[in-house]
Amino acid sequence: MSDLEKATRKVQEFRQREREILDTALELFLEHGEDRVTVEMIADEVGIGKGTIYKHFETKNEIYLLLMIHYEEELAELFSKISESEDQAKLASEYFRFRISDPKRYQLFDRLEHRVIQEKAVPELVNQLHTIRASNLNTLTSIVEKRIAAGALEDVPAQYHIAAAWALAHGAVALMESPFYGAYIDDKEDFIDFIVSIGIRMANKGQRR
Amino acid sequence: MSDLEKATRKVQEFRQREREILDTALELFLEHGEDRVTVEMIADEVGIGKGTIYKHFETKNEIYLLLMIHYEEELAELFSKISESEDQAKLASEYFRFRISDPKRYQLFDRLEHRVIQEKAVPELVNQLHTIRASNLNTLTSIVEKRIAAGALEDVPAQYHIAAAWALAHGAVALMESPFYGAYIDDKEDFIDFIVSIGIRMANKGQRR
Amino acid sequence: MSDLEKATRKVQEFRQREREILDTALELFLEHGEDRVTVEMIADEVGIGKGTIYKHFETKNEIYLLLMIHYEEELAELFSKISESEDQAKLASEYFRFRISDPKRYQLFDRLEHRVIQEKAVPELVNQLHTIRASNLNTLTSIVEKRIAAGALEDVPAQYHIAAAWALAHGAVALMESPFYGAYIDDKEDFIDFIVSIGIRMANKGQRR
Amino acid sequence: MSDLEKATRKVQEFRQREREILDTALELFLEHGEDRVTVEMIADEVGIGKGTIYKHFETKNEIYLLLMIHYEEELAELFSKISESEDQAKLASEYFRFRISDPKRYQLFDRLEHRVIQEKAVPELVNQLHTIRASNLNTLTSIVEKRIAAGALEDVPAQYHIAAAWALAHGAVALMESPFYGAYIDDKEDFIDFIVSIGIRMANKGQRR
DNA sequence: TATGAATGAGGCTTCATTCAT
DNA sequence: AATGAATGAAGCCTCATTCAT
Repeated sequence: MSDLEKATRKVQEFRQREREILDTALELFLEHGEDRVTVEMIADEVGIGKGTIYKHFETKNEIYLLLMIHYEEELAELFSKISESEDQAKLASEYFRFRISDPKRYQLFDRLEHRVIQEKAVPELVNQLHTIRASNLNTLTSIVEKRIAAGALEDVPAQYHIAAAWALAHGAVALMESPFYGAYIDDKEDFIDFIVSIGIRMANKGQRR
Repeated sequence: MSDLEKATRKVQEFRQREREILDTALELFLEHGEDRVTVEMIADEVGIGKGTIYKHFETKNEIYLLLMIHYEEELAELFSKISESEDQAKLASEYFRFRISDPKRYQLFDRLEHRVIQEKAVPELVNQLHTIRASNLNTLTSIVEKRIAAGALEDVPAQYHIAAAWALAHGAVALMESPFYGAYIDDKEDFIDFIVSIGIRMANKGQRR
Repeated sequence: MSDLEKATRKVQEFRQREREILDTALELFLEHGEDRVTVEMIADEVGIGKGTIYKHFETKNEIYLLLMIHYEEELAELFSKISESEDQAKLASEYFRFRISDPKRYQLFDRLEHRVIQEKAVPELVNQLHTIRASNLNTLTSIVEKRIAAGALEDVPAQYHIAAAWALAHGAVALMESPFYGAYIDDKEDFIDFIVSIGIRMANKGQRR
Repeated sequence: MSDLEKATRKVQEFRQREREILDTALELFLEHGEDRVTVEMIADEVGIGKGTIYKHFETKNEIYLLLMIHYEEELAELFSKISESEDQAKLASEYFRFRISDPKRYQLFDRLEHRVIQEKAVPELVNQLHTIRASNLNTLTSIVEKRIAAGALEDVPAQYHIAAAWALAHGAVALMESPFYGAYIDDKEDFIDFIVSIGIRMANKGQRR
C-alpha cells in the first residue's frame, strides 16, 4: 500500500470514528436524555478513551451543534434531490414529513438549541447551523412563491405558509411525544391524517378572517 | 390575638412566603434560563436563607413541578369562570389564548416537564399535574362535543379538534420564540392573525381529504 | 448568648477558617511547590471538604493573590508602625530586612505573580495588590527623598536607591535559595554581612561612573 | 555518496532538527509562558509530528534542561574565548553583561529550574547543568582571585564578589521584567547605568562596615 | 524514522442538599 | 422556624506520554 493510500485510509478511519462518536452520542442522548449523558459515557459506549473525544470535538457543546448541523444538512440533501426532479410540489410536503419523521430527535435538537444559545456556546457553529437553515428555507420559499403565483396557494406571504406548516408539524410532534398529551389521543395514525388534512386545507383555500 | 389567630397568621405568612419563592424562581428561570439559576440565587433574590427554601420544598424539582401545577390551576380557574357564563363557545378560544399568552413561560414548562419526567422525579406531583390537566381537557372536550353535536364543528373526535388547536398553538409559540425562526417572520402581529384564522378554519368547515 | 453575639461569632469563625485555609495553603505551597498542591490537598489538610474552599475563594488563583496581598499588607503594617516612631531612617532597612526574612515565601510569591499575570487571572485582585505595593513604595520614596535632601544619601532619584536595594535583596534571596548557587557560598552569615555592607555603601557615597 | 557520508549527513540532520526543536520551544516558552506551551504546539510550530519530539527527548522536562544547559554552555564558550585573550579583567563584566542581556530568557530558566528540581526530574541532566555552571564559576573565581591578589579588588573571598554581582544582576533583571516594579523606574537606561556603577563600586573600593 | 491517534490520570469547579445552631 | 456553612459527588477538560503503523 502506498503512503498516499495509507494516509487516505487514516483520514477515512478518523472521519469514521467521528461519525461513530456522533452516532453514539445521539443514541445516548435520545435514550437517557442529554443531561444524563456524560462525555465519559459516550467514550465508554464507543469503546474509546475520554480524551479521544476531545481530539475530534473541542467541547461537548460542539457535539450538540454538529449533530444539529448534520440534521439540517440531511434536509438540505433531501431538498437538492427533489429540486432536480420535476415535481417540486413535493418539496413542501417532504419538508413537513422529514421534520415529523423522527420526532424524538427533532425535540432533542430543539432543546439543545435552546441550551446552546442560552449559554452562548460555539457561536460560529450556531451561525453555520442557521446559515444552512436559512438556505433550506430559501429554497422552500421560492417553491412556495411559484405555487402562489400559479394560484395553487392562498396569496399570503410565502413565509406564512411555511411557518404555519412548521408550527403545525412542530406542535404535532410535541403533542405525540408528550407523555401526557400523547396519551390523550388514542388513534395516532388517524389523528395524523387529520393534521395533514388541516395542513393541506390551511394552505389551499383559506379565506382570511 | 388568640392562639388560634396567631397560628392562622403564621400559616398564612408561610403560604405567602411559598408564593414569593415560586414567583421569584419563575422570574429567574425566565430571565437566566433554568440551568443557570441555583437554589441559592432564588434564596438571595427572595431575601431568605437557602435552608428556608427546603422548609417549603423538598427538592428543586418540586419547585419546577409546583410552578407547572400552578400554571395548570390558573387555567382551571379560568375555565371554571367561563363555564359559569353562558358563552361556552368562548372556552376553546380562551384556552388557545391562554396557552399563547406567555410563550416564554409556556416553553420553560415544556422543557421542565421533559427534564422532570426524564429523571422520574417527584412522581406524585407529576401525577397531580396530569390530573389537573386531564380535568381541564375533559371540560374542554365536553364543550367541544356539544358544539359538534350542534353541527358547529366538523364531526371528528373532539380530541382531534383540541389536539390540533394545541399543536398549532404550541408550534406557533415555538416559532415565535425561536431565535432563528422568529426572525424569519417580519410582521408577527399579522402572522398571528393568519394562524388564528387557520385555527378557526380548521375547526369549522373541514372536508377531510 | 444574644443573637448579635451569635452572628458575630459566626462571622469570626468564618474569618478564622479563611485564615486557616490560607495558612495551610501557604505551608503546602512552600513544602511541595505550588504545582503539586491541589485544592483537594488543601481541603484535606485543613480537614474540610473541597467545596468549602469555594465558599471562601472563587478560584485557586484567588488564593494565590490573597496570599500575596496579605504579604504586602504585613509590610504596610510594619511601615505604619515605624512611620509613627521618630527613627524613620529605619524604614528602608526594615523594608530590606522584611523582604529577605522569609526567602522561600518571597520567591513563591514571585513565581505566583508571574503565573497569575501570565494567565490574566483575577485582575481586580492584581490591581489591589499593586495598589498596596505602590502605597508602600510611596512611603519609602518620601523617606528616602528626605534623607537625600538631608545630604545623607547620594543625589539620584529616590527610586534608584530603592530599586537598587530591592534588586540586591531580591538577588541575594534568589542566590541563597538556589540549590546550586546557595551551595556556592559556604558561610552565608558572613556573605549576608557583605551584601548588607554593599547595600549601605551603594546608597551612601557613590561617585557615578 | 558513500554510506559513511550518508550516515554522517543523517546524523547532522538529526542534530539540526534537535536544535530546531529547542529553538522553537524556547521561542514559544518566551512568548506564551511555559505553562501554556504544549508539546503539540512545539511540534506544530516546527512542522513535525509530536512523536518525533520524543525521538529526540525523553520528556518535556528534558527539553527544559537542555535549554538551560545550552545557555550555560554559551556562557562557557564566551569564557573560553575571553580566556584566550590577554584582557581577563573583561571576564567578570562579560559574565554580568551576558546574564543581563536576555532577561526574559534568564527568568524563564530560573522558573524552569525551580520546577524541575521541585519535581526531581531528570537528575542526571540537572547534574550536568550544575557541572558546567561549576566550571564556569571556577574560571570566574580564579580570575577574581588573581585580581584580588593584584590588589585590584577588595580582599574578601572571591565567591563574594561573584555572588554579589550575580545577585545584583539577578535582582536588576527581576525588577526590570516585573510588570509592577518595572513601571516604577521611568528611565531604565539611566537606572542600569546606576546599577552598573554600583556593581563596579561594590567590587573595587569597599571598606566593610 | 516519523507520525499522530489514543489514552487516562488528574485538576478545577459547581451546586443540590444536609444539618447544627 | 430560619439560617448558611459544609459537603462531596459529579462533570468537563487538559496534556504528557505511548505505540502501532
